[in-house]
Amino acid sequence: MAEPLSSEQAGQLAPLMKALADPVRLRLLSLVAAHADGEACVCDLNDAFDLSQPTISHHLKVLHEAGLLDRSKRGTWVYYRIKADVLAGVAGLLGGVGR
Amino acid sequence: MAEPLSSEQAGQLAPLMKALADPVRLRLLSLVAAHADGEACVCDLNDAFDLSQPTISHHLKVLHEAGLLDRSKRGTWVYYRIKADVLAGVAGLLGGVGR
DNA sequence: CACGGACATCGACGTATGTCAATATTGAGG
DNA sequence: CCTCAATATTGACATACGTCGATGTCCGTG
Repeated sequence: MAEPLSSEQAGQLAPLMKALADPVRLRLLSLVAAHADGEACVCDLNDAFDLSQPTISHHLKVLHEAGLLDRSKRGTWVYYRIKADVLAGVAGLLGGVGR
Repeated sequence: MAEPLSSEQAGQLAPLMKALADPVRLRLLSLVAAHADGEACVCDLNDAFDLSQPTISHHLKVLHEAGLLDRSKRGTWVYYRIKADVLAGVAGLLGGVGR
């Protein structure tokens, strides 16, 4: 019912959707979001999957480069934090398409 | 903050996100949704892109098989209708992850 | 400063994806 | 029936993706 997405809008939204279009990444994102302060250590995330450490690292990189996760290194550990506003923006745009 | 997605939830959500993770399909979906009755003829959609007819047909099939578009043939023409509830469900789940 | 642990990067592999030209299918009309 | 227009399917191609093992980098600690 709203205006159709412009070519540019679609071109900007698509990479975000692509980052979210993988079951492992969806779970990673929700695991980070579910952590008390919206922040999780990679060491915790690795154990939640039956996948190699490089694979998890790769997926985290994809989510980070898409702008969905913030990355901060503290000492030996790396923490990822969810960017809730970005995710909310995607959800909003998506919901807006259908209505 | 909510519970993290289960492996099954992620496995069900991911194919929907995958279907939405393409700029052409995002525009197709929004074009269909923007049509007066939430329904659009393929003939209209073809002209909106600089892509071959088979390519558009392919993308519509992906959206249809993902459960995001309904398909109905009337005479020579085929009409696709948006399943707004499904799209809203996806947007809702996504928004729920971040909060 | 050497070692060990946490995480990232690289290189390789099989598989999936987007695109097109060519062809098939379906239905309307003469 | 035969033909034409609208859409789908097929086959082929290049590229992108998910995964792993091996290796690199950074940092705290003895």
